[in-house]
Amino acid sequence: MPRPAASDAFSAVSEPHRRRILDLLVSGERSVGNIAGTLGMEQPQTSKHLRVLLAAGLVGVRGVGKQRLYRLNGQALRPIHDWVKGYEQLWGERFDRLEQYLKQEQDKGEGNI
Amino acid sequence: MPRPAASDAFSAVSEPHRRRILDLLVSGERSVGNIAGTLGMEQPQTSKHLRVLLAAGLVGVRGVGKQRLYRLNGQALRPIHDWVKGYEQLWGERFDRLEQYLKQEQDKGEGNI
DNA sequence: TTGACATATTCTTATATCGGAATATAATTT
DNA sequence: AAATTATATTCCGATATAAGAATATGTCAA
Repeated sequence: MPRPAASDAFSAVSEPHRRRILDLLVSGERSVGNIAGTLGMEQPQTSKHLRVLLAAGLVGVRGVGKQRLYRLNGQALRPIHDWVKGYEQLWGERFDRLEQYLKQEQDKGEGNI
Repeated sequence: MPRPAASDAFSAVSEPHRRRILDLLVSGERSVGNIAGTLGMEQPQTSKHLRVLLAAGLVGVRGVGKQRLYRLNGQALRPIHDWVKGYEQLWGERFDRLEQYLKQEQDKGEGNI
């Protein structure tokens, strides 16, 4: 059986539409209709994706008249950022001498495969 | 209907067990049995998760005797890294003056919500 | 060849997911 | 109080996912 319903950032962001929504919200608050229109999505699906993003804490909402304005909460992406940052050095990004040396030393002692 | 089976990095990495497997492989090549033992997982599930990681290009394999040694392929994490890096500034990381200024200017002109 | 280990696959079961269609709710306007 | 607009929810069908159990495959050793 699969794990319980995913309300974590990693799962929320695994869906391409939801990444596009977040990308859009970088420029500022937007209404559901605006998001749907801009991304060429249906309104109900947009609401549903927004609900997932909300549950994961990746967005916030604010009601203004009959509109609901969603805003990005970038903080919630930190777990992903921090996790993947640990792999950065594997393709040469921000690879200073000390780190490189430690990595090499570590690689030498690989008996317990 | 859901999208076709996920063989991309984002989806592959949305499963916690698979992230732990990748984390483990940072230290070097490991056999299936070693991975399963270290992480307290069953062998079949481990093989299955490894197959997903392989399909996403996140790991490589090499047969040595009756063992199969899996190794990390960090390159495949770049799409995730690059995507999430764009949000870094939202929590103050690497936030230089020019970027800050441009962001603020952009925020001012938000009429089309 | 038989046996032993190591790993992969298949089958089942329970659940989650996503899109589409229809409908419900909420806030505003007339 | 309607009618209108914006958004959310529900129901459906097709499919994906993950764990567990059982079994298959592959590789080496005796």
